[in-house]
Amino acid sequence: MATSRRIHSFKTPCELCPLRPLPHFREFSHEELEFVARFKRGELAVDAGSTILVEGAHSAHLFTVLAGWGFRYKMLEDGRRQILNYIMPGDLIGLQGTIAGEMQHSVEALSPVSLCVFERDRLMTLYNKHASLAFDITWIAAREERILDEHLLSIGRRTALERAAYLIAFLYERGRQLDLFNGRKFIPITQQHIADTLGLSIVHTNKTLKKLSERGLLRWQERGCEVLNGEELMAISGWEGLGENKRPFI
Amino acid sequence: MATSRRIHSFKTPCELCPLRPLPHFREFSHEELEFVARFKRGELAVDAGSTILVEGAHSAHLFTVLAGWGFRYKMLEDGRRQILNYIMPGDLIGLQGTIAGEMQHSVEALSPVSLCVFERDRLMTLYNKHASLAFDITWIAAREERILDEHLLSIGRRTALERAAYLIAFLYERGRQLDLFNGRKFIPITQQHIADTLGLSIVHTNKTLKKLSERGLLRWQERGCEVLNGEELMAISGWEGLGENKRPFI
DNA sequence: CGCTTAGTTGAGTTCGTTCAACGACTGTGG
DNA sequence: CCACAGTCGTTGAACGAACTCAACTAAGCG
Repeated sequence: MATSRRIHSFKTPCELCPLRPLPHFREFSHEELEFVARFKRGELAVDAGSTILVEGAHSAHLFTVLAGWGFRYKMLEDGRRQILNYIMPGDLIGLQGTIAGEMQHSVEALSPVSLCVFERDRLMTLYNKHASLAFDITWIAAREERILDEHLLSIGRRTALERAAYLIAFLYERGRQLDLFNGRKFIPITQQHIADTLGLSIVHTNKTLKKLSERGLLRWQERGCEVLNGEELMAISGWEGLGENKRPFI
Repeated sequence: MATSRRIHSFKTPCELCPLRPLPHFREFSHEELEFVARFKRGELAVDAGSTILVEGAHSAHLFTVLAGWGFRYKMLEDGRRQILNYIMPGDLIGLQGTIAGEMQHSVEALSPVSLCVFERDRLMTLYNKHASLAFDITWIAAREERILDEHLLSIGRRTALERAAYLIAFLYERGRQLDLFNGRKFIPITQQHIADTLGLSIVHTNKTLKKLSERGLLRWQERGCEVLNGEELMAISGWEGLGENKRPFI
């Protein structure tokens, strides 16, 4: 596993942040933007497959995903892995380290990922000086909680077919909100990732996905999943969607 | 289902809050305490089995559990239920309604529950005036996230026996932290609740729990579970515990 | 060209489900 | 006070979903 990371002192100026113009995100005041620009310490670029954060580590940093796909996961001692959620542009990672001291999960890149780096020590300053941004961080944490609730419902109570349909529909909706698809609706994950998210074996996952692809809802190619019919996947899963309007990020 | 709720204008003064003296909670400054006292609008007392919040509702309130046990859950249209987590004294409920407009899950009481009632509208004041309390709310949300991560790992990757052992150990540890057991280590849940938490059928849950009780680790009686050996349950599940030191609450 | 990774498929086994029935206990109304 | 219904826990039997094992194909890369 070639873990390569390049830390740039170079910073994309927050004023030119490629995420802010997206209709999915809320607008920020000049003041807020200025504060965040000073809060940001640099950028981190990471290859596909490399580990961004590792369980048990004490990281002095918080990150916001600027570009790319990744996932959070936990492992049991014997190697069983559970993927908890996926990270995409705008997502904040490392917040849990703030409350628990050490990370309780690992984070890995699915594609090349670039991250904005913040110093955890300065988080209290944000709370002191910018209540609106403090509220945003709570908002982001509560949103993650909401997504985990839905995943829990999925793994606990949906059938294998429903679960698979839900997961693909979920990733598709998130990618769509972020305008990540340029024509081809492509999600850069393997069936092993799907299996480790759904709590199924790789073999059974494969057979389940086959049923979905036979119905013409998706297609596997080039180490990833192409979504052909997101609406039908949602219908199969019985999932209502994220139902979000505008969303903050740091 | 007799849903009875009594709203008291009567308030336990925050200065006399029965939770604050517990070693499990962090200490608060006089200023913080004063603000929370004004933030609190009243108390709500609810019977065992009654619904505190219902999915889809728009509630103008936030609650902190003052006493009692309960649980959060989501349901699928055909009635399948997934319990997401349990609520106990010190837990904040209803925060998700702040970000999503409507509740995304329901909350039900397992025992008589009493709650401190806050007005959601005044939450922003808290963020503006008391950064430390604002940070606490984020802390609480991040803690919930951490617990959900562990539940997800459990349902997704642990065996039925490990799952059951984990859940009982988890509830036991939380109860112990809060000093809820006076001699008898009793958790007021039915096997149906266990089943709906673990994503198992009631029948298989019963057979799995039997194995644990045959090993002398727990005992069922009077509509609940008596924990006989929490350490061994933790060992079976491979769970490391919550590993918390001091914790805030509102 | 061999090595690795990802996806596919079949066969047999295990785990967990559904169906069904029953006992213990609680609360309620006649 | 008893009859009755309702909830909760328990158990056996049969079935089905998901797992493991194993072998194979296709593609990518040094």
